[in-house]
Amino acid sequence: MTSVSDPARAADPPAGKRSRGRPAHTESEISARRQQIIEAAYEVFTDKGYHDAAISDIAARIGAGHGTIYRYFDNKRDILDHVIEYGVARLMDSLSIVDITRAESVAELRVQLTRLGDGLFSQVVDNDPGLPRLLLLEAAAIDAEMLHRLLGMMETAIAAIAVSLGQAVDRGFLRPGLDAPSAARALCGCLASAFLAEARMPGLDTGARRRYVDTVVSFLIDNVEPGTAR
Amino acid sequence: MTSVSDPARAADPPAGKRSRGRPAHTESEISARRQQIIEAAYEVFTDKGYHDAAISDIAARIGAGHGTIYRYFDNKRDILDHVIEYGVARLMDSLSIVDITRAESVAELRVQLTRLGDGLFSQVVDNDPGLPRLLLLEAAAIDAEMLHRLLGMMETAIAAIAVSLGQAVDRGFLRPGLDAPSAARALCGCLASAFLAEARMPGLDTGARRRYVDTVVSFLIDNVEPGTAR
Amino acid sequence: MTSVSDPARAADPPAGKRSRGRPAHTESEISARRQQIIEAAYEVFTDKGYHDAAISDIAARIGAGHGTIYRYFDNKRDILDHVIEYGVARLMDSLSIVDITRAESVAELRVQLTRLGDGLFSQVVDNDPGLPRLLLLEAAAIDAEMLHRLLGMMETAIAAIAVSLGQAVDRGFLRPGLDAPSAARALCGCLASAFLAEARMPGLDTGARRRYVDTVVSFLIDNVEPGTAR
Amino acid sequence: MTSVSDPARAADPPAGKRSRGRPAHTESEISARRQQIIEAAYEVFTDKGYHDAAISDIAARIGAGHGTIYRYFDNKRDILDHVIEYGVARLMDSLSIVDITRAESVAELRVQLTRLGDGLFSQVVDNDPGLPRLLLLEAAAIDAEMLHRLLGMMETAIAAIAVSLGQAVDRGFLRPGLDAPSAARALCGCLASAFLAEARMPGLDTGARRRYVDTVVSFLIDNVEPGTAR
DNA sequence: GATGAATGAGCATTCATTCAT
DNA sequence: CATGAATGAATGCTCATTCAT
Repeated sequence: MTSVSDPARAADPPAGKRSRGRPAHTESEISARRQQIIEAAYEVFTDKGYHDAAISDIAARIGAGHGTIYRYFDNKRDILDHVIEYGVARLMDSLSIVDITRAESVAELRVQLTRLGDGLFSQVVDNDPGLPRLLLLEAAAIDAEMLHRLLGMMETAIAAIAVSLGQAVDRGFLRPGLDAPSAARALCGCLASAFLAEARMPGLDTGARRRYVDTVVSFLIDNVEPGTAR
Repeated sequence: MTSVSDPARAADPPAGKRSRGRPAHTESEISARRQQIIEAAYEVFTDKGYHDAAISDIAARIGAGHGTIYRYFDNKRDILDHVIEYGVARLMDSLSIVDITRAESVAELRVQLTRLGDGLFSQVVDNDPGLPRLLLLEAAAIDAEMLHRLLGMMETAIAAIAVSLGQAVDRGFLRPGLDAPSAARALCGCLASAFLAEARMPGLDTGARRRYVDTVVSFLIDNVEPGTAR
Repeated sequence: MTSVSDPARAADPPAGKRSRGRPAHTESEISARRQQIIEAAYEVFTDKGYHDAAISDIAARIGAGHGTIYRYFDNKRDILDHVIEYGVARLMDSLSIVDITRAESVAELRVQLTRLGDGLFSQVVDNDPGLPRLLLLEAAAIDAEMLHRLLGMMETAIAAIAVSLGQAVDRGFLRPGLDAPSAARALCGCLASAFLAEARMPGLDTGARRRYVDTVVSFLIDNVEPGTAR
Repeated sequence: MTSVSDPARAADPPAGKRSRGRPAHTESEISARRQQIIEAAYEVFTDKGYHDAAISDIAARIGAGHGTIYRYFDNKRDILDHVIEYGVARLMDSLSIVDITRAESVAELRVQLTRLGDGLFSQVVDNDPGLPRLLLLEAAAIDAEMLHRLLGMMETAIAAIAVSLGQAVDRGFLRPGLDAPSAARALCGCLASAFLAEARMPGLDTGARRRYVDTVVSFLIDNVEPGTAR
């Protein structure tokens, strides 16, 4: 599963912001400051929402004057761009524990997919509950450009998953004729749906989670040729 | 599938706004004006997003002064409430073409679910593309109360679907042991996922839609006892 | 004590408002409606203050549409003018129970002044507590024109009182050399001061009122040639 | 006569507004700005009245943007609070020239009271004509809370004066049996009455002022046991 | 005459952004 | 570089006033 973040948007100051002449602070110090701001903004945006968050909230969180923020970012929207990127990277980290492509049997695939689902609940929903809310709810509503970017990343992710699923079909782990792109999209939808449910009712009982992951994994793996079941 | 909209929030003027004695305009005329504002707001919110939409934008769209809006609604947030309600009602209308509970065989269930999926694409995505964006993306980001309300409606819908799916299990149309609540939630996630995809790339080719609906329906119907496939 | 209200501002509609041709309502009916509005406005202004009172509050109080108000008065300020006039008339009524000029001895004068003071407390402060607040506090702050008008009325009243006091001096009921205009002005100030105190602490104990009235009356009557006391 | 202003409401920025860390501007500079705004608002409120004064009027008077005002005060009402406090402080300054409690004889008391009256005319009415109008007329009409606060300060002042007058009675400078609280209240009313007269007819002739002060002072000092005069 | 729907002037307030220090 | 004082565009909302019915 490859990164879906835009590598051009790394946490470096834009060229126009780089110090000319001998810098009083090293590049890495600047990067550290930028990262600090991004993480503060991540928390503020997650906490209050983008629109209700003030630049001064972010500045206060790192103990800096709010004018300082503008030395590292062009404007509020620019910060959001980097916060989203940071959030996506965190999400990717949480998902990286599993690589579906390594399954050597149907049973192994089921285990890995189940582990992926469980991991999302434990890593993301429990440890970082603001993350799905930020990515799924908050950011998409900012403006058309951001929506497009997020959906683009989702399409990239779906495409990557589709590749993995296609391989699983080829290896006979999933039924012949399964449309891998559709299955990948459906899988992503199931994940998002679970995130949203948790956003409203944090701490669904363990049994419900267990059944949900099993059901979704079963949809994928225990899917037979239409008309042949029952 | 029962309505998940709040019947108490009908498009009538609040009690305090109702004319005493002989009204210069009938109740229905007032309702018509309110409805006109709601629809204008629906378009403006869909177009620019709630935060970027100004009251005067809505007023301008119906060729009225912005003060007029406040004769029919308490404040901007109040308008949103009714716009959401209106959007949900539109969605319900689009979904009402199918009643899963009436299926008398697996084949019929497949036909009905497929028709539901196709209907969502044609009725909602094609005819009313702003609707999913409003309900799924825009509104949820307004504030915690609105998010809670929307997720609550979604849970209600999931619960209703779960009932229908449970009946299908009982009748043997779906595999024994299928967890109906999980399946219902997954189904909703798949729908939402498709909406989002369409929001970015309007007019996915017909084949992709066909395959997606078939794949999701197959997930549900052609799901066999874990371990028994292949 | 003559009226200090402006006789030109009677409760008749301005010429421009009078119906031409055969009136659907008689002049007296119109006058009655105007008076009804004035009294409603008196209550509303007294209750909420001029700025916080809405035309619709007044209309609602007489069960009429707020557009109706404008058939009888030019604008909100115009209503205030008449409300003030009405309030002054009420005040005059309350004061009319005593006529200082009729005193035939110092003792009688003392009785009459005391009765005047007691009457102000019982008639105005107790029965009509909004009146002093309206005239002393609310109205004077509206605009320069209203302030000027109110102060003008007060000067007229002071002048009238000064005449009475002058006669009392001439008759030997008050000390020779007493400056009647100054005494009249001081007397009015003492009254106003008491009104304000009551506005804050409604229901001062009876003893305090008794002592206050006696003290003020004594200031006037038991005032001797400077340097001769003690 | 002790101060009746609320010492807690000093002209310092609210705690939440104080700069953390090294301030770009010193506390005194911030105080200076606040004071500048208060004085500008004092003039604007005095000139146009609270309701007709716009924040931008105040800002314009100090040549600042209107947003600047909100860096120093929470809202318009907050400004008023400080303007009133400032006005009261000015009034107290004007009155502080005399201390009645130091009189050692009736003659001295008469001199001091006369000086107090003359001082009020010259210090307040002539030098600061807007002050009595602001405190007596404008502010009291803003809302119930402000009215209560002003009347409370007046009661405090009356109580303080009553103490002084009580001492004068004890020393035999005023007649035995004089009710000091009532006399104090009457005295304040006489002062207010004079202020109002001046508000309408600025520059009463010197003789009238002379006679008024003498008359009021005489009321107090040349007051004998009821029934003993003439 | 009576009504109340419609209107928009007017204003308090917020906050992203700039820039002098 | 860091700061925060200053700014004003932008907007939600109120309500006196008008006028078509």
